This record gives sequence, C-alpha cells and structure tokens, in this order.
Amino acid sequence: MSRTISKIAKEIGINIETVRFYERKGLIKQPVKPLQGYRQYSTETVNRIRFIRRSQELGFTLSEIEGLLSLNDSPCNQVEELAKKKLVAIQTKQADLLLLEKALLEHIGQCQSNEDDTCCPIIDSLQP
Amino acid sequence: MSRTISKIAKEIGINIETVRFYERKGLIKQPVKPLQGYRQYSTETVNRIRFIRRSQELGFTLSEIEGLLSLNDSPCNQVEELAKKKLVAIQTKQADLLLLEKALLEHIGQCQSNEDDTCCPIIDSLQP
DNA sequence: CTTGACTCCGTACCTAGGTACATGAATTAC
DNA sequence: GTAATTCATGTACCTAGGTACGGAGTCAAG
Repeated sequence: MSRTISKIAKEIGINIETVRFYERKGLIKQPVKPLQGYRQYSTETVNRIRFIRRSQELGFTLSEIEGLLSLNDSPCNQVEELAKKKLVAIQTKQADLLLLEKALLEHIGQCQSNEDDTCCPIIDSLQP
Repeated sequence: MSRTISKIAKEIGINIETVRFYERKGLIKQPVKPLQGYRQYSTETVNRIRFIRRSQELGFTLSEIEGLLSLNDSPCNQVEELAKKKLVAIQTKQADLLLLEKALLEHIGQCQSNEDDTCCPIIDSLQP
C-alpha cells in the first residue's frame, strides 16, 4: 500500500527511472526505506518533483533548479543573494518573451488582414 | 575578405562548428560558395543565427525554433495556426515566470525583514 | 507457500545540442 | 612563390537529461 515509487511516478506523470535519476543527482533525497522494504514517498517529495518539472519547462537546467531548491531548503540570510540573481534572470526572460509575443501577435494580425503573401519578419523581434 | 564563417562566428560569439551544425540541421541554408571559394554569409543569416540563440535562451528547442523560423519564411496564411499555438505556449510560460518572480520577491522581502531562519517555500509557487 | 507484480541497484544505452579533430584544398601575408 | 591561415567535409567525441535492462530481493493474493 501507499506511495511507492511507481505510484508517485504515475501521479506526476513521469518515468520511475526519472525519479531514481533525480535521487542520484541529489535533487530529491531518497526516503529511508523501512529496513528491507520499499521506499515510501512523502507529499513533499512529490511537490518537489513537480517543481523540478515545471522549472524545466521554464528553461532552467537541473543545476539551476538545484539552486532554486536550495532557496527553499536553507535559511533566508544565506541565500538572499542567489534569489536576487535568479530574479534578474527571470525578469530578463520575461522581457524577451514579451517581445516574441508582440511579434507573434503582429504576425497573426497581419495574417488576418492581408490577402497577399507578405509577412512581418519574426526574426527581427529578437534582434539586439 | 568579407564574411567568412569564422568572421560571423566571432561576430555572433559562437563556435564555427556550431554554424556548421545549424547548416546540417537545416536551420540556416549554407550559402552557395562561389565556385572553388569560401562561403560568404549574409547579414540575414547572421540575424537568423542570433534569433536561434536568443530563442534557445527562452527555452525553445531547435525543432521548435525551426517552427518559429518557418513563420518568417512562409506566406502568412499557411502559418497563422502555428503562430497562435506558439503564442499560447509563450503566454503560459510568461504566467509561470510571473509566479516564480513573485515567489522570489516574497522570499527576498522576508529575508530582509526576518531575523530568524524561517523561509517562504518557493516550491509552492509553481504547484498546480 | 507459491506465483506474479513490484522494487532495488548497477550499468548500459539513447537523444539533443554541440565540439573537436584530421585531411586536403583555397587564401592571405610576406 | 612559398609559408602560414583559414575553410570544407567527414567523422568521432562530449555533456545533459533521461530511459532501458538484468538479476536479485520483497510484497500481497490466492
């Protein structure tokens, strides 16, 4: 019964092997298994893994995510600096996505109003 | 003279081999070389590569970027649908980054006002 | 108490995105 | 015109992030 590795893997929608992989990498601590038994996973671990997956979608690497997770684990005063750096990185990313969004909206707008084959160049949207 | 592969690689700040890699992948077309000479690269190609790099930073894979580039190359009416899909993806990403930004700001705020070791859990910020 | 499903662990293998040669040919610098 | 760079092409190798697999242990249903 209860939360074995395959249960949480299914719950989260990832491979069992991926859970083990994250354990090996130290991103999640592997739960102490009750002497000769199977490991039991806590809700906390499940949330941690979900956070990892979502962060990956946002374009963070596993080692960056390690940094983000440490913000959660360590006392504030030790990690304020890191938090600020991450913040800047995130804000930059947001600004860039906004540019791309604008370009796409423009593109779609032109698509709908144009009868000919001209296009607004999306490439220009991200030029420095 | 003029824009050979090493010139543009340096200009963009990437490896020569990476340029060749993108050519092999079809992300940029390799310029016809003038009968027994070195290939000359256009500004257009340079901009295209810059776009590729910036998009990667935003978390797109090369094959997604291929899709974005096709928006630039093809007539509007063929790609409006694709543009809309990308737009939704980008907007989702923006929303998630906003959540994370908020969590980080909160974290920093708490760091500055707290003297004890408590922390606001960043992990919660991205839970569904 | 046996059988079938699940787990543990180690190791091997896979894809994406590059990066690094080696060889020979073309170019540029002197 | 010859030496030193740079290029073209092909192939090999590398890291990140997983995924698969084989053999042995464990649990739970009948």
